[in-house]
This record gives sequence, C-alpha cells and structure tokens, in this order.
Amino acid sequence: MTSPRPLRADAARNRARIMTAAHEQITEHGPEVSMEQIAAAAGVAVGTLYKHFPNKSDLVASVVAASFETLADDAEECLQRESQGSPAMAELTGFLSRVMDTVAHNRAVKAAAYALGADHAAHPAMQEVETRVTQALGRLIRTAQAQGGLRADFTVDDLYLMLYTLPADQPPTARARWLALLLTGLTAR
Amino acid sequence: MTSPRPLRADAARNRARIMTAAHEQITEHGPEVSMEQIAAAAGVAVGTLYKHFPNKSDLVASVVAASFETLADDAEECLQRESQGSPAMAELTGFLSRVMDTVAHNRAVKAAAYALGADHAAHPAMQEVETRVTQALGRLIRTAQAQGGLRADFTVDDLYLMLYTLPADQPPTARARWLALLLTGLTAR
DNA sequence: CCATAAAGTGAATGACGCTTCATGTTGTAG
DNA sequence: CTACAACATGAAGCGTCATTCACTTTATGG
Repeated sequence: MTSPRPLRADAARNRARIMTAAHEQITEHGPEVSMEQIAAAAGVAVGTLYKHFPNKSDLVASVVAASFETLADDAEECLQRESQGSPAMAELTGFLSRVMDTVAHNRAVKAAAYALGADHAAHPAMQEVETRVTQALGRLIRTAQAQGGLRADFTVDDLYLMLYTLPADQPPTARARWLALLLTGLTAR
Repeated sequence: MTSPRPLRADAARNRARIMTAAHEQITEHGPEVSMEQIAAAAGVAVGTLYKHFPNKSDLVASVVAASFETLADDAEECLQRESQGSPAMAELTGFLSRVMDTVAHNRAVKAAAYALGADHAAHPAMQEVETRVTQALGRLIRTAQAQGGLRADFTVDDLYLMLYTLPADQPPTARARWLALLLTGLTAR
C-alpha cells in the first residue's frame, strides 16, 4: 500500500523540501504561486517538482490537504476539552474564531476551509480528513444542543456554510463583528 | 464636463456595443474574461476596446459600476415602498435575498457587491453609486430599528459585511438557510 | 569500485493574455 | 466631392506560466 520500493535518500529529502516550500509559498501567496517560485524556494529545479507530483493542482491539493489536518486537529482538541468539562458551545465558538484568524493569515488554510463548504472532496486525500472534522464537530454540536446553548436545528453543514463565508480578508474588528452577529442567531432562544 | 466634441457616429455605436458585450460576458464569465472574447462578442477588433478604454481594468470597472446601479436602484425602491407603508425590516430582508439571488447568476453584480464590502471605492465611478446605496439602506435600517424589528446596534457597514460574505455560489437551499440563520441574529431581541 | 537505474536539471515549447502601433478605412465638415 | 481627422484593425511584442524531455548527475546494491 505504501511504496513498492523506498525512495532514494536524495529523493526523499527533496520531496520533503518541496512540501515545506510549497506549504510556505501557498500559505503566503495563495494557490496561484508559480511552480518556478515554489521550486526556487525549495532550492530545486522545476523539473523535480514534476518528478514528485504529476501536475500543479496535485501539488497544491497535497499542501491544502495537509493544512486541512490543522483544522481537524483543532476540532478534535475541542472535543477533548469538552469531554473534560468545557462547555461545548464555548468550544464551538472558539473553534470558529480561531479558524477565522488562521484563514486571515494562511491562504492555504483558507483554501481548505473553502473546500469544506464547496466541492466536499476536491481531492481523495481530503475525504478522510473531512470525516474527522465532521465527526468531531458533529459531536460538539449535538452536545451544545443538549446543553441548551445552541439552537436545535443547527447542523454540521450549517457550520461548513459559515466556514465557507468567513470574511477572512476583512480587518480583525470586522471579523469579530461578523462572528458576534452570527452567534446571536445561533444561541438557543 | 461631458465631451469637448461629440463622438463620431460609428464610434458611439461601437462604444455601446462594447459596453453591452462586456456586460454580458462579465455577467456570465466574471471579470477574468479576455479582452479578445469581449471584442469578439461585440463584433469589433481588440484595438477598438483600447480606443474607448485605456485598459482592461477600466473597462471592467465601468461594467461593474453599471451593475452596481442595479443594487442602488433596488435599494431606493425598497425605501420607496417603505415610505408607502411596507415594513422596513421586510424590505431589508427582501433586498438581501434578491441581491443574493442576483449575485448567484451575475458575476458582474457579484464583483459589485464584493467591492462594497472591500475597497470601498476601487473606482471613482463607484463612489457616487455607493453613496446612493448607503443612504437608502441607512434610512431603511434606522426605520427598521425605530419600528423595533431590527437590533439596535446594526449598521450599514454590518450590511456590507453581509453582502461581502454572501454564499453566492452555493445552491439555493444553502443560500436560503444562510439568510435564515443570519436573520435570527438580526431581529431585535 | 562499478554499473545502472533513479533522480535532478533547466532550456525549450506552447498556450494564453494584455497592450501597442503601423496601416487601412470611413464619417463628416466645408 | 474632397480632404482630413477620427476611428478601426489585427498582427506582433512582451510577459507569465505550466509542462516536457534530452541530457547530466548521483545514490546504491552487488
């Protein structure tokens, strides 16, 4: 399942460098950075990128999927804290708030959050991560509803919709305001 | 102020054709359509576009500003109906709902709505239209608050924030859901 | 240490888009 | 009707970018 033959030492090293560089570049400049720029940042020739990834969109998808993991980890930590007594609603709003801030500074995570709300599985690598997020957040939502803090008809899809419409490129005050407006609508009457 | 010398007959005709074609193309494909494509749709050579507009972004801005007028007209009609007895809050939600539907089908209006929430005046042509929208919606908001349907701290900027985050490319059901969630947060407690 | 397959290289290719300009066309004033 | 300015034309210039491939370099098993 993993690899018929292990990678040669230099190949593995370069692959790691490429992933790191691509992650940095996409985080900073978004998915539209050129392959040349990623290659330069990795200290590698363009051709090498194509030795490891069939084309640009595959490389980008890999990076975005990796950034995606960050969201999944965060969601699962929320669930963890909840099971240790933290109010579920507080965890949910904390999650939203953090994602929003991250998205504002990280164009790769932005793409990931966007993907959640859109083409639910632009890339196979994302599907399993999506499951993790969905399960963690779903649990959190149900608990929050049981505890009475969250309106009863709220679903995970609603939350994805919110991630999709995050005003990431707005100034912090506007982002906070947006979240506040939304939250009044979400708290149980 | 208008023109030192009137346009030659053919020039005027072509200018109109270009505006129409550009509007159609941008509506359908968004601001990233090529100049070639707009020229072809107008039945004109590329060079002619540059006889009428210094560059692409000026042409796009003109079209977007024109689409912008649609929003302003709608807002002013809302105000009109309100002064004839229609509840201000209903007019506001109607406005939002219509804008969302329009944006979903019209990439030019999308750019306009987006511009409202971002660079408040990407182009001089937009500034005066923005004023119209702001005045009409501001009045509507204050009336809705006086009538008790809208939360007291809601501002025009909040509304722009909502326009900015409209989930335009989501399916109609998702769009409706989004609006519903938001509205519960906006109605006066 | 060598043979060889794996990996790396980067100039070249082709596609596409905006913009310019030398040239040809046409409306219109007189 | 003519002459000229206004206008239109579209091929060519210039960039940018993804992708390929003939060739060189290098890791590694034997």
